[in-house]
Amino acid sequence: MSEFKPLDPLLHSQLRLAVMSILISVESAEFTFLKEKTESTAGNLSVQLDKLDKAEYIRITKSFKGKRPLTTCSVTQKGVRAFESYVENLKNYIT
Amino acid sequence: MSEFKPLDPLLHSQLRLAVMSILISVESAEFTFLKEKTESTAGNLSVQLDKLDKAEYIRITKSFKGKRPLTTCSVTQKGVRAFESYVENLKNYIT
DNA sequence: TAAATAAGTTTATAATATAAACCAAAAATA
DNA sequence: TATTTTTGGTTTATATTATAAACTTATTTA
Repeated sequence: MSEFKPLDPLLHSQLRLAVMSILISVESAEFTFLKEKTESTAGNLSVQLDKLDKAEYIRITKSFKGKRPLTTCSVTQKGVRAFESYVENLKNYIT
Repeated sequence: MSEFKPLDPLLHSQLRLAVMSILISVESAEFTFLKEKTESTAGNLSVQLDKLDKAEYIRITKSFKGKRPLTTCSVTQKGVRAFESYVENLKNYIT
């Protein structure tokens, strides 16, 4: 017991973890909302969202709100599973 | 509530977190023990222990076991406090 | 119409984690 | 006893990352 299983490096990152944490409890969230909630810069957020998207942990939809661009994110099943397993592994480190 | 407080980068690292996790429950541990438990390379472990030492999260004592060098590590109060606060902060990300 | 704001993306940089290479001494072996 | 291997690490090089700065394009606002 108490084995130190590897921590998914995609989730073991402050900003990406915060994003996933939000998305898991929210169905979907806009870029600007995530930016405010996580207090990140747009650039950093953009990069990290891309990584989560490429890993298929989240889905990114681009559309328009009125005339302005709108980036909407939601977590995928794969993302949920990865998050849950990350949390399980992490517990062995912190308890 | 559920604020994303910054995660101490010194602890938000797989290997250093594993080391701290062990040291917190063990009074003191030898280099080789930590190496086996964490399944890390000696080089990586050496570097990470140094960082924890420089931050005064752990104390490193060098001596000899018989004729062989012996590196012994133990956590400091500062380390314990940092770990506890890291865990508290982290909880907001994962629950 | 010029300046400011919104909503991002791209790129540059600095920090990090990690393993490879190295070292010194001791122990095993030929 | 010479030499090879093992032990117990440290130092250095590299590749990856996280992050912010700079940039872009369109839209308001003054």
